[in-house]
Amino acid sequence: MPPASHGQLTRAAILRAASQLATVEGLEGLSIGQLASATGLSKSGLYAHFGSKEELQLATIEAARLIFVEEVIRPGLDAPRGIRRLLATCDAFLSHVERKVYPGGCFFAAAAAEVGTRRGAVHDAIAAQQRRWLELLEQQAREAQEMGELSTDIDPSQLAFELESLLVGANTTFILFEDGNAFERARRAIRQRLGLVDRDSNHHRRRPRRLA
Amino acid sequence: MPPASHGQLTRAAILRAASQLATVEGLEGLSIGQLASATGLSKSGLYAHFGSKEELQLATIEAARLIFVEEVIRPGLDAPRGIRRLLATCDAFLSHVERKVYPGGCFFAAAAAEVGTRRGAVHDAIAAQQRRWLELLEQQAREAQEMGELSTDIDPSQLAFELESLLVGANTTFILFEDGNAFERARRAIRQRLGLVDRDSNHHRRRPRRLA
DNA sequence: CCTACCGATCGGTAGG
DNA sequence: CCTACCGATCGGTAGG
Repeated sequence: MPPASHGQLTRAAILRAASQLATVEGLEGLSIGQLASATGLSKSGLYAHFGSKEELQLATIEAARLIFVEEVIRPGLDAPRGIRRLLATCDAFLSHVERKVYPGGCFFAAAAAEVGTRRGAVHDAIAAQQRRWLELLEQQAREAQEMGELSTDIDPSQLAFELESLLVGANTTFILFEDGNAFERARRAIRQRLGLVDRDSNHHRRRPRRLA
Repeated sequence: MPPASHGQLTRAAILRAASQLATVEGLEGLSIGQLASATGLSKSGLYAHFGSKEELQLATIEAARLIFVEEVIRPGLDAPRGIRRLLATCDAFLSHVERKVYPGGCFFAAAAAEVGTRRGAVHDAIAAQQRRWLELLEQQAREAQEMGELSTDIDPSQLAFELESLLVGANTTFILFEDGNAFERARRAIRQRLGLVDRDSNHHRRRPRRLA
């Protein structure tokens, strides 16, 4: 890579601030004036980087996607393929919410709730990212099945929906109530759903599954 | 009850429109001017009913709470106490989203995602409602346990978190993708979690639970 | 990247 | 409930 120019660094700093502001104010509530004073630039300085608010929103979503890859996807890929990777991905998601990478929790959870009813490029970008994320969980579940670490009775697509619901449920609970117990709740539910612990307690299970 | 005055009817009509608009624009994005043209009143006409935007937001939340009781809580109470009531409550939630009582799905799911990071009366009203809803699910789970219809290995508070996560997950998926399959996914996950179906398929279960 | 500006809309008020 | 208005902020542009 060539060294980043001053303009590129400024742009990166703007988008970092924008993605953080967006989890608090929303992608629509994020205003150019607010972002200008948060970055120390003038409004028209921002327009030198982004021609319109929608372009800024789309660039912010792309920046948030890269952060999501670094914070959630990559830690998952550091774990060995199979059930460990699926678990590591879920744990990395919870961890990045818990560590307050964004003040408003998961960027995409906030965005999905906000733009669901709208139409246009911003909605489509959020929906596409959400779809890719569900497909990643689904794919990791399939790999775990192929390795014999996850029951083939489980429908990977159904499982991805359930895992994502629990992850976002923990995110919302944590942000709304400042209740860190939500993460433990989600982790427990996920491990149970993957067949990694006994059902609700240490009793009554026929064949406890263990990692190799 | 005395007959509703004209002012009361107007107020009710305003709040109905406001709660619908809020699921699309957000509680903050809901503007007085927008609401004025949606109801055919002038802006100052609205200020005759609500002294400030925050008062309007709080009144809108209260109106949405009453609708939630009618649409979700009451259908649940029509079912007999126990596991049927818990299931009926969950199904009523999914049904009211599916029937698009609000254009943006569940009012409180949208509001919780929006106001989580804010401080003040609006945040507190949404958090209080969310807490009551979780306690209702928890209480219905406890009743099901007392009647021997739900395993006492299950922690009612943990279960309430999981059910709420699945319900909101279906809501968000439906709104974002216009994917009606989300409801079937949530229903399947909920029935499995309650021990009402075999684990992931029709095989391998020791003691299938059935309704009396 | 800046200053200076545009029309539109925001929440809210005066006065009736 | 209305008209008429307030200052502030919105997204965006002209011109440099």
